[in-house]
Amino acid sequence: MGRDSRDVTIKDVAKRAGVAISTVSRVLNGLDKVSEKTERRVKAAVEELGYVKNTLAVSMVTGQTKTVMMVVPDFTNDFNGAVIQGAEAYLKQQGYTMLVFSTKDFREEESGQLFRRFSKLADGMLVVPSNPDNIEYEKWEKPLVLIDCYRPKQDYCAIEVDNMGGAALLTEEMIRNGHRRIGFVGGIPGDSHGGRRMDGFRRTMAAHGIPVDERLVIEGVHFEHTGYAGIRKLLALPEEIRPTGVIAVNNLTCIGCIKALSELGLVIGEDISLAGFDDHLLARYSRPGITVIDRPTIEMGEKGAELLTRLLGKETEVPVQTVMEVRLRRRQSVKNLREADTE
Amino acid sequence: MGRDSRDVTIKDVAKRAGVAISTVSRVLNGLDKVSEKTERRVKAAVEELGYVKNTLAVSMVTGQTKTVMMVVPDFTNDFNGAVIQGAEAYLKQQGYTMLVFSTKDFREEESGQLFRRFSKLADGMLVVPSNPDNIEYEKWEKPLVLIDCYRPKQDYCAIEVDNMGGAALLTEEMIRNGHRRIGFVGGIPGDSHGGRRMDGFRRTMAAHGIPVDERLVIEGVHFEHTGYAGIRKLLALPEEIRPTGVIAVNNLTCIGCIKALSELGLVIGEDISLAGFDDHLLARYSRPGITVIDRPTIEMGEKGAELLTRLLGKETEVPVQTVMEVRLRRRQSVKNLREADTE
DNA sequence: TTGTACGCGTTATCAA
DNA sequence: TTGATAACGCGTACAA
Repeated sequence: MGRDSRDVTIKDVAKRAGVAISTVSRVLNGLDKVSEKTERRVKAAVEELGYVKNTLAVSMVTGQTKTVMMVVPDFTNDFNGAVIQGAEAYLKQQGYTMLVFSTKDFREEESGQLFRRFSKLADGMLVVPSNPDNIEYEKWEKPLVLIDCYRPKQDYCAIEVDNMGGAALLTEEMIRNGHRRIGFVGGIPGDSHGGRRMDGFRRTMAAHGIPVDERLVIEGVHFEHTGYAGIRKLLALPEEIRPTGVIAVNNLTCIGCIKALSELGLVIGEDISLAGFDDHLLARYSRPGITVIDRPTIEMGEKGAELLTRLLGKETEVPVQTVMEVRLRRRQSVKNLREADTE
Repeated sequence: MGRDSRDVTIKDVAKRAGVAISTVSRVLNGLDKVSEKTERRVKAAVEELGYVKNTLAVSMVTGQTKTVMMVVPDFTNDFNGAVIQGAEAYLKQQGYTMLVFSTKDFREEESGQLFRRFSKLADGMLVVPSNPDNIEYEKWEKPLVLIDCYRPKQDYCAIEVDNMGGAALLTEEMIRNGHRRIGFVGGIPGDSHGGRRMDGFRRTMAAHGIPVDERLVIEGVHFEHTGYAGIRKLLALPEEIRPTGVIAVNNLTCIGCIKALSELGLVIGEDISLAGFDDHLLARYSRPGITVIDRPTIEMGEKGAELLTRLLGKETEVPVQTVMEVRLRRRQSVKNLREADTE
């Protein structure tokens, strides 16, 4: 029960070194003054016995764990993977251990329960909320930073991405290349990400005086199927209505579009133009490359980790809202219709 | 220090309910017999105060955590992501919490230190070793299951994949389609995965009486660059030597090959044939689709989790070695040269 | 400079 | 059926 015979405790070290446990503790934590002689003796004993601090016991008395919990909605998404990587690198450098947990298929109550459990296991938390959000981070009463999230309440520290601006860049790119009948696949009005991207699209169209044909806007969840079915629906429209270019609301819907076009034997950037969000494998390496909005994934993780460590360091001047800029990766999936006209 | 004023302990509950803490503990754990009356009183107090068990303290005395630690080399790899997902689903169902940790850029000593730290935080461990391996799981003295790993020592429980068989399937596929000058890109002889895949390739060639031209075997680490540079090297060979088909040792090298071919304007499955390992996004959705060996990722995670829980349940009859079969996903990246001949 | 003793929140043992 | 109390391993105020 509890104690394994192999486990070496501070007591064993003390006995071996012939000192009191408090002395061992002092040496281990580098506090107070300890004579060099005893310090050597203690260190030797630690080495010989292979002593390792019991983190549990330390946290028990100090209330600190030097551990950060990161919560993501899903591990099979390279966006999350990159954010995790960025956060981990930063935290490791700051002496923290980062543990990752996924809330895939979680019910809200479960997450609340879990967060209260975790509150003893970690000093702070980094959360990439799912969409729609199924986790109750209000149950967490320690420092918390939300990543890729619009600040839900005044007192939460959140890092967001300029989704509206990204959609605007994509729409501009289409318009600049002569497109006017532009489709938009995926997204739910009012939704934090998809909704804002839709808004960016609509506003940019309006700014250029181009009316949005509602038949070309296919709402839906951010999954592959939405893109797959959506673009097929658009292609089935009469030619004079059919869009010349389509914007996919996120990586999965974009992949769905590519899949559908591939099956139909249509050439992207030729028969139809396509643009989307997130610089995934297919966007980068399929032919033609897909013009996309690239979010600064690694940097978002790093930034979140930085803000969290500042919070953990009891810093007060931490920005509650941080907006990260996106970048347009221009490739060959958007055909230049102006050139084509002059041919 | 340590205690947060908001934290409610078992003592507070006991006081509120007017009973001893041992009684509260009994109610909470459903042990021994407790009168219904006191049980109600205790439960009411728990509810009113919003009491939550301190996991740390429990682990402190029981030595159990009901938590499993999973260690992966990298979060930005969909293979790992899928394995994690499989393991997590299984463990969650079994009442365990799974926390994931990555050893990216770790030095061996660091990992040893960390594992000893973790030994107090988790009951068991699931490890997907990196390649080459930079972690010292020998420092872990509790139940451990290795995933996608050839059993390093007799007493480790390991789940492996039939890499040699996979390479054989790919080679057969090439030969069946009339290829004889087949290139192999990536892999280091003797390496656990790449080495075995190379072996599978060589043996299959031998079994068909086709000599392997060593100029067509490009050794190298399992990264994108190896594939990129490797296939360019092969294409630079005189036409009579140049391979008609190439097998890439893993997903990254395959992606490197695709990138290089794309840049050179060569059409896969037409100008040159390509096949690889792992059913990634590009293999599935680029045109043409790439013929690959698909490893049962989710199932590997589940199987690993299953074995671990059996180990944790003190079961003795747990298979130390489990081989999972792979599957050939036949697509259009391997050209049929026989048909071409008759044209 | 070093040692003693208490407390962190819980479980488990024993006595009542 | 319940209560008191000794662990679990460590940090730290206080005494020596």
